[in-house]
Amino acid sequence: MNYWLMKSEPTAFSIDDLKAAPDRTEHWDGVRNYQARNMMRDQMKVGDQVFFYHSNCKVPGIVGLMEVVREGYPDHTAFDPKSKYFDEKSDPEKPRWFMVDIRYIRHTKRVVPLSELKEHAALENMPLVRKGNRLSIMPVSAAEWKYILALEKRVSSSANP
DNA sequence: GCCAACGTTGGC
DNA sequence: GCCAACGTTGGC
Repeated sequence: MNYWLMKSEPTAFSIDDLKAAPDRTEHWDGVRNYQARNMMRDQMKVGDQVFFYHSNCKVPGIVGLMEVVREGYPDHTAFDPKSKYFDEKSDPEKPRWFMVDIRYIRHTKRVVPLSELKEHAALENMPLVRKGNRLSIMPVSAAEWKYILALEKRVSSSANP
């Protein structure tokens, strides 16, 4: 099983939106980045565990856990001229963009902020904490996954470094 | 709102 | 194939 982290701006799509969706499941559409596309198309498997990350908001950080319930398939929003994710270069016969389906598991016990993740040497290789990183989907190692799940249980890592 | 960092585009 | 210009991401 593999682990991942997926970013979303909560004003566009939040973990509460995912929880409220039918069957707590939603397709992760709108990704228009080739690296992220390749991961969804080729690598993410049913059962893989995923951190939900809120970006571009007051406290950016990890807010929940979810799992892959459907593997990569064409992102139909690219075919819809009315969608803001429309891409005229994506042809249904030869789709350019892909998505996966994701199901809500739970919120983390607290938001684990980016500022805190940056304080831990064990996480320093995560693309997330590297300056200027813009990947919206990234792999998480098993060690990083475990580490963050332990962090989540702490009241505050700066009080208990 | 600012701006650094990055990815994409397109002229050559 | 290079690279400048441009648009976007996303933390702060």
